[in-house]
Amino acid sequence: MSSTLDDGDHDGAGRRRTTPKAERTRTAILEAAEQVFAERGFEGTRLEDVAERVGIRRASIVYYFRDKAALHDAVLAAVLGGLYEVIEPALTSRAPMLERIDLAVSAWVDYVGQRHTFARLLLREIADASGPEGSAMLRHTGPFVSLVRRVRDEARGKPGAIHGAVDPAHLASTIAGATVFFVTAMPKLFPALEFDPLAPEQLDAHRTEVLRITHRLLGTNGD
Amino acid sequence: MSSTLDDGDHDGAGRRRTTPKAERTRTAILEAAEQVFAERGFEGTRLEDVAERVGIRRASIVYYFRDKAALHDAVLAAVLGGLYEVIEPALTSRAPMLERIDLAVSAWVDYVGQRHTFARLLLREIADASGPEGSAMLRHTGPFVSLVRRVRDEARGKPGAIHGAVDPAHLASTIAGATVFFVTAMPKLFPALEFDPLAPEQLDAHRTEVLRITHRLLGTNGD
DNA sequence: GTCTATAGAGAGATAGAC
DNA sequence: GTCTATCTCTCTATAGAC
Repeated sequence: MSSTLDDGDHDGAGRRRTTPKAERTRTAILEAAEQVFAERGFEGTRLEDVAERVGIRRASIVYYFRDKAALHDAVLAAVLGGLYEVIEPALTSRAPMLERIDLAVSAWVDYVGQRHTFARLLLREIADASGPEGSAMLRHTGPFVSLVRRVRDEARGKPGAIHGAVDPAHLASTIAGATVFFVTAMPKLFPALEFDPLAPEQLDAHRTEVLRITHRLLGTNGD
Repeated sequence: MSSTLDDGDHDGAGRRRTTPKAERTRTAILEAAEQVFAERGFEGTRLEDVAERVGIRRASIVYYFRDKAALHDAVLAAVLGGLYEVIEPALTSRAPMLERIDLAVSAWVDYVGQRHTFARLLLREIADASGPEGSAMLRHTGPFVSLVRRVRDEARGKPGAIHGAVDPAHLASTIAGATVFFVTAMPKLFPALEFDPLAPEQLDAHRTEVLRITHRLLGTNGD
């Protein structure tokens, strides 16, 4: 989950980190940037807006993050790192494989429900990913890919726990797409419904549906 | 599906349209813009790039489209209009309701598979839609909303064809998210797989899965 | 660490020739 | 219809004071 870009701490190598105040400022910048990048996207974001939310001047951001790209990269690292931290324990627990997958799916839905910026950041990154210069996000997906690979290989060793033989990537993209669209698209495409997907009961209902879909795709009968 | 922005044809009211050549240029601009907006997003798109693909100069674009926003709006109108044209006949055919839904879902998958720009344009619009100034796309979703409402009301009259009582909007967003992510995210998140979701057999498999999910959400038993 | 001031690039829009 | 030339604005990044 580490960045390939210098994401701040410009004072050279392993010196004593920074003052608590600086650390707070840095965190505040990251949180503000997370909001703005989610709302406007990378190109649409002005560092001015980020600075304004923090209550500092634009130039001060550069003290912590080399440039706009480094700031963006740090935001993605934080957001995807947070996801990894809830997915990894679910998938590597010592429960039966199907149960682990349920745990991971449930953790996924919770994460999207809690970190409100995540869904939109993800939408934007996926859209950008096919561009000529790829996407910044791809620098942070490595851990997920190897995690999935590791778990899949382990599952192969054991006798037929999963007989649907669905590509894990296919499963993941379907679940991801369904949840992300549920959270972002619903309230906007049908504003008249005044539907709030982030309300606990809606999120619970969605989790249940997504688990059903998961079992379906895995070839598990019934729900 | 008409635009609220002036989308070209600046020569006043109902005069004789334009020369065939002008019409070709206009179409070429529209197609090039569709590509670039999909790749880079609205903010990231430079009219220079669009002009270059068409083989004209940037200023010439303005002859057909008042400004960048009008061009973007015209692209969305074309793309969403194309979708409406395949969804509408499916949903309003005289077949049983469940069959109509299957037809619509199938048409949806085909459309996403054929119009390669669509998935990414949609991702970007959904992401923008929650932003402060909303999304340009929302100006073009009216017909879909009223179509769905009309069909739903008709279904209510008839005796229990659908007993799952799933919110059509929820169903739509789940299907949409699953397909769009399948097409866009898979090849990028797992580039090592060299997976091509647009290959006919992959698309067929996806259609089948999506139909299963649809029946699941509608409360139809089995597949 | 945070600021002011400014340099410099980029891109959209406009005017007007052909 | 399409072009060249230019205007103007916005935003990033830098320099340097405090």
